[in-house]
Amino acid sequence: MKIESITITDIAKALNFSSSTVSRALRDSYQISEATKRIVKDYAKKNNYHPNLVAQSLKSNKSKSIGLLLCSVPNNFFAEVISGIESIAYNSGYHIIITQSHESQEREARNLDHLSWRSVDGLLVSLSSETMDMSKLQKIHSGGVPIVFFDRVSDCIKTHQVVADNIEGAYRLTKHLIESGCRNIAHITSSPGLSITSERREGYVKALTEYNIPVNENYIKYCPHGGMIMEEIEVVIQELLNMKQPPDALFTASDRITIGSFAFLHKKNIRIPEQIAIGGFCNFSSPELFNPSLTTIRQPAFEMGKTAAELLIALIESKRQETNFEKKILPTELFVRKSSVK
Amino acid sequence: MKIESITITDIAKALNFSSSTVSRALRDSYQISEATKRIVKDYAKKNNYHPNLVAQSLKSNKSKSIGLLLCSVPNNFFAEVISGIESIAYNSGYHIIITQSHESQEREARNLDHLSWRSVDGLLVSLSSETMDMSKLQKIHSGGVPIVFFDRVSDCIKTHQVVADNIEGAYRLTKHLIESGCRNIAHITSSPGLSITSERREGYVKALTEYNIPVNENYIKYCPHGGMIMEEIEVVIQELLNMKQPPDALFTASDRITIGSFAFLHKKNIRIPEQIAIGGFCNFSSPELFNPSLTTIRQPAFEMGKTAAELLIALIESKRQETNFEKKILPTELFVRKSSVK
DNA sequence: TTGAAAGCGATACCAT
DNA sequence: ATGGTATCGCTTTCAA
Repeated sequence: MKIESITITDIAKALNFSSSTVSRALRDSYQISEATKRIVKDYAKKNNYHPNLVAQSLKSNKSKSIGLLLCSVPNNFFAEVISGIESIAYNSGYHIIITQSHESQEREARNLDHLSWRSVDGLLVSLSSETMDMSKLQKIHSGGVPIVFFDRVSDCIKTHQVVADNIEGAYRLTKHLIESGCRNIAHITSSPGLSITSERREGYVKALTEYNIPVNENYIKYCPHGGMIMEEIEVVIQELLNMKQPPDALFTASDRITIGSFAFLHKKNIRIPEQIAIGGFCNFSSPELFNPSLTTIRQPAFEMGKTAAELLIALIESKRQETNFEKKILPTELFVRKSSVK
Repeated sequence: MKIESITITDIAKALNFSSSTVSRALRDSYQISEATKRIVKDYAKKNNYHPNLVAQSLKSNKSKSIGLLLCSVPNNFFAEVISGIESIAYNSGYHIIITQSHESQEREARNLDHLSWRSVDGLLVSLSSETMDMSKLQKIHSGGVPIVFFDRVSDCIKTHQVVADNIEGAYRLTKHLIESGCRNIAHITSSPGLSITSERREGYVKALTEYNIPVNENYIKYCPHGGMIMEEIEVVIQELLNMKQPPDALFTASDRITIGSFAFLHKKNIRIPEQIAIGGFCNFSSPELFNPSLTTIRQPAFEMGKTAAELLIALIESKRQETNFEKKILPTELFVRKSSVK
């Protein structure tokens, strides 16, 4: 830290070696005799030496840090992802620098700047719902910084992607709603531009189609801010309720939207599931405690964080340019509870 | 980042100045002519120069980073705290390095090591429930690293503390339970050593005493792991249920314990609040959606993070040694809902 | 097997 | 007002 920090030079002086020798001894260089190594290492350990990571970074142009770009920390899904990332990063000697976009493209861009000035070794990215312009990210990537996408991914950059099986999850939930007797299933989802939005929508459409239920575009509602703003959720639900044929079920596409919709139905004293059934993507820890217990599709968030971090660190540390990128698709889990069973 | 990064030396060469001049011009030194400043700054901006923070860190022995020591990220309370910290840090040019102790003292100690090797400028600390030994933290502190405690604090180190008004919150909730007709109020709480534990307990005792209800030590149950392990919650509740006079109410002392207890009562088909009322500290986002809606004391977690970060950054950047430390006590909010009203 | 010296990028002291 | 040079701590090439 500050006071009690011994440097290589200190050791060198104390033992009458050169700093190069000390450096090499500590890194177990083959050119150093065992005897010297022992002396140096013993002294280092006794005096609680630890390399100054900042100096190492400057020299090596590696910071052993990973930048993290996501929407919001106080969000069950992302908090779990972070925990997964941290578990891997910790073991590999990396630390993570977290930035939140709050679903704002502009903030995301500024965060990217900050991260690049910090000279992070790589980036884990989940895009904001506003993001249209990938040029900054592309520039950084082509500048040699490895990137791994998770959750909200983009094909504009050729790299690894880690996502949940959104299509399958959405498909299974929608199918469940249909089999539960619902026919007018609305879908409330995030910004249209996001990968998760189109994938979840695809699963929804697939299930409807399979059961010969026509897809009604008016039943698909987008929340441009991904549900960060409660009002946008309330507005679209109100629109649905005002329709001539209001939906008999809601399939909600994210943590915030699911909880927000559920809360709004509560507030409006709409009986769940009798009047409207509901189920959606949600990583809330205890949906079974809700009133009624809430049907959810759970994403393997911790796992997603772990996988993304592993892939990124591998990219960072690989000697040769990786060209064979993979899209990891992690399975989701459907938990059917009372909120969706008519 | 890597490729497109211009250095001061590059600018100096391009403009035929010395690097000292360029450095001074960029930092607006009074010794540099306006003309030169303009030339240098224009060139810097045009070529997208940004100082290499690693080099600055090495030189200045300041990393513009803050270490964060807490139990667990995927926990509503801490996630909100992190968000608060981030909001302040971001604006002040600091980044935060997050480490999780998972309530383990040993892991906490290793995290401290890692953070100190990273030469963080300061530390925001919420102790793990196991932590007895403060010597490492003390050493770091006396080594000159500013520390601010939040939530789970300790008086072993003289510094700022930011906490919720635990006594008052616990007092009001307990009082509410009493007024709601409960007489045998059990208290399920974290590890006995934690500051939050003794404070919340104090509020609980205060309310009981005020109503001439004897304090029954058997009604106070500790979870050494702070409820990280579901089993420890189940065990103590089962003990309570097995008593000759089982409690008619539970006052639970943390996010995890509150949710865990509620879930266990559910599982055991115990009617809430008729058989047992329940209420507790909890920063869950939607306790009103629970079945029944859950009475909670909410801590101003975001605010706590902000305040702690502000205090820490002030400490870091203050020239003179601070001696006048304060304990910020932030108000809590009691939300009475159905789970506690007999 | 070991040492001297250069260099990573920015800064500050000492000259001029 | 500007330039030369040493320094932060560590690594690495080149010499010996």
